Amino acid sequence: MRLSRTLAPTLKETPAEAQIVSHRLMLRAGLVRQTAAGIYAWLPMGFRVLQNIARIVREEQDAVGAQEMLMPTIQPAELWRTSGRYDAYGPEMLRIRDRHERDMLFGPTNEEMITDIFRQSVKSYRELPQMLYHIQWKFRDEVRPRFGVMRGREFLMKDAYSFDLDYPGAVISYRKMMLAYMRTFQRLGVKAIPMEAESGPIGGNLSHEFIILAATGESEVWYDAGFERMDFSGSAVSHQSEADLERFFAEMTTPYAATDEKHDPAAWDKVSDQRQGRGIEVGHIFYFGTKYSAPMGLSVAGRDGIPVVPHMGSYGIGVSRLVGALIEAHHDAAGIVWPESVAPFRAAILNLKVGDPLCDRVCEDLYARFAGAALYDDREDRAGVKFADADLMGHPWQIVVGPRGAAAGVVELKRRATGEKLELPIDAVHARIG
RNA sequence: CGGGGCGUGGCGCAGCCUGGUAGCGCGCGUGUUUUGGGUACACGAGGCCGCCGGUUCGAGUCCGGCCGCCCCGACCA
Repeated sequence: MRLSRTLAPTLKETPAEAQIVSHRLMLRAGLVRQTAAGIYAWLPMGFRVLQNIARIVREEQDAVGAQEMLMPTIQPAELWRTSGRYDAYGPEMLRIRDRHERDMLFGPTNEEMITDIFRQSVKSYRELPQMLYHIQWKFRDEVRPRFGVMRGREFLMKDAYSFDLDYPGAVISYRKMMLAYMRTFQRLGVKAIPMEAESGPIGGNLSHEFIILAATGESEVWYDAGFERMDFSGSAVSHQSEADLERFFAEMTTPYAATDEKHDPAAWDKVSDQRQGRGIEVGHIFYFGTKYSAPMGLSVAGRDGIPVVPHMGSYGIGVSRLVGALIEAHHDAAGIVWPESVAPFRAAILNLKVGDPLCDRVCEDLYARFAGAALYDDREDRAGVKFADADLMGHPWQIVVGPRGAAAGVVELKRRATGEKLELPIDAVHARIG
């Protein structure tokens, strides 16, 4: 992408409405624009990040056997009356009416809908277990939206739903999801810790929230430093092995970890390697049994022909919230420092002298070599402007092409995360970081 | 929803108390200059002063109503 042809309106000054660092940086780096309180338009740079996060979430959901689908944003009120939540949900639910005066709503979540869909077509125990998910926009009419996309009214969320024949089966699904979550957050470049949670308005009794660590986080967290050393990548844990899952689950839930509400000073004293910090909730998983399946009449024929009411769970990840949360976890005074896995571009090519035949040629060659993975700053601006914008936008690498170096056949490579710089031959750049 | 604050060129703000036809910095355009960390100078474009109504010869400024946005708290992926 050529920056001169890209809608990436960077700002030197911070808009007055933005308070927290991620919100300021998202506005300044031109990732989003606010449309109304808690509602944002995603500009090209921000959208690329959002897509990258969604891609990783999707890959890890698929990896544990969840199936992707897509449910609508608008739902009929009728569906919510069958579970009793239409009246219970309160003003957070955006209620709308269509031209036929039918009550509709902009979905804040999809338990009713998925249960209804599942009920229509699944009739036998032979078809269970199943896990389904979608990545879709949700709306919750927060009284007070704030913190930019971290607490918006409209937000992109991955929500998954599991259906099992019984409690032991549901526990296995629950553990698979926990594994998928730990892998997801690890790939997103953040430390995440599962903490036991209240099950809240959705109900149930097996529930964890996933908190990622960030100095500017919203809540205080206490945890065992052992969490920092865990590695979920690779094949150490197989989602197809119940024994693996059980061991994994024990590893996740045994060491101490708690937020303010559940912090227990007595238990905390017994932790040998204590860590205290701040965190942001980015995911939440629940087991809620037959809370929806029973009242909504979902049942399948069991092995003996007798109807069985499936046990369900639901599992959310705040995809759009993660964009803000990742910035909270990864930034410095100059701007965003994207983890490599989600950065809008792997590298920015900075042409310090647009119009100079040699610089132009070197940049064009490099740009072609990166085949879409690099952002080319071809604007006719001063070097300082380009350095500042590249730092602000946070691409992992900056490839600096100036007349002096180009004449000598070298460019400067700067690593955004550390600030370290090195000169290397033009031909070596792509091999080094491509 | 309780408490507080703010709406003035794209962004950040002054002007409002003490009405007289809108200003500063950044950004934008043109030219010169500069040429590896937001260069300097000159010229220029750009504003139903959130909306509606009222007071007045005259309203960005005073009065009333409405709308929008932000902050603290209670609440949440």
